[in-house]
Amino acid sequence: MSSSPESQLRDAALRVTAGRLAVLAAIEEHPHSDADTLCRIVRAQLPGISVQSVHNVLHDLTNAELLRRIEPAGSSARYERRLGDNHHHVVCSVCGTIADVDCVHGEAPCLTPSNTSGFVIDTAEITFWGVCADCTANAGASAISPSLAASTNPTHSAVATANASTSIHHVH
Amino acid sequence: MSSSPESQLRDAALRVTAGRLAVLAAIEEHPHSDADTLCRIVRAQLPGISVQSVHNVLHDLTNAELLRRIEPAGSSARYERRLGDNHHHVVCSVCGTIADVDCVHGEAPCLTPSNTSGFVIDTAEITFWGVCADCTANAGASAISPSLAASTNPTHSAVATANASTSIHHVH
DNA sequence: GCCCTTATTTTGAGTTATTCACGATAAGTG
DNA sequence: CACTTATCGTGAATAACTCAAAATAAGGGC
Repeated sequence: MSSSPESQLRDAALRVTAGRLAVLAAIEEHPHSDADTLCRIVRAQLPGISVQSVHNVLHDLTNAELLRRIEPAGSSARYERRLGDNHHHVVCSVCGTIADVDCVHGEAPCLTPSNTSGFVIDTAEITFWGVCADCTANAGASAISPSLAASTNPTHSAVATANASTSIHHVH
Repeated sequence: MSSSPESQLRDAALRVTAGRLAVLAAIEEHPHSDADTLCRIVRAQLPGISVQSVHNVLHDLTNAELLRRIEPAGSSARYERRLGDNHHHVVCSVCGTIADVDCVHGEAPCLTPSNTSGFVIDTAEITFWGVCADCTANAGASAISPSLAASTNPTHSAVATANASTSIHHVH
């Protein structure tokens, strides 16, 4: 099942090109990277590749379901190899680092909303927000997300978001 | 507790201005709107308000926790009045419309990830993806999100994302 | 009510992360 | 090997904001 990148591309009716292989390899090694980072990594092997080509590749591979695109609030799009498993993500609200969360307890009930306003629901996506080990060690920086991208702007009121409680809050 | 917009602003140490009141009112009437839409609504009352002012206001009110900012993949930021309750969102993958989901069953266990990679977890956020009633009625359009913004580009392979299964899939 | 301090707003430019177009190039097919 | 057409590169365009600094206007004090 886990065939070579080449055959995965062929199976998806995509041509096998150096760029695509390099991008796939880069994501394999550095999961959850954004397009810019991937471009820099790929250029180590393929110096001439353009930023747009990387975007094209990411777009095509995402469409072909060889990659999954994740877009946490406050960051640019990140990519990961699509594994068939069920996993979610934890995003560091300080530095934006993303890690996989294998699964959650009580999974099935989680995905049963009580009131769907007439929507036909297809998928459920869970994102955890927290602080990664490195940032916990360094302490004291400013949050990048749940909604407020570190107001460094002196003109606008900056409300401290510091209190990192240990208990998990349900996000409204 | 549900005091007037004026006193909510004052309590947050923010000055009461026409722009802020208008934005609050607009969001009250049109929840889950983006900055651009809100700007257009507000201009019905306050023709001269600038786009940047609307952004300022949204930023300040979000910081003050009078608003909540939500950023579903594939859309620009949306805003809603912050109600103290626990609710999540359903996003229509065709038109981007957002609706509230009051709560999910088995809430507490959902928020207990099995493996946090050293993160200190703070909050959990659940987003459901599906098709809204209107789009279900109209049928056949192309998906705007989980990751693929309707590739209308003829150059790039467009894989059909159509199959709207009725069962809920866990999103990897 | 008027003055003063300073939070907001406006104006205008700058950024970031992408997408669009299209000629040049190179996979894969016969 | 020739040929068709998917892919790449170049360059421009866009969306959605953010940043900066001068102009304006809340709200407190007199």
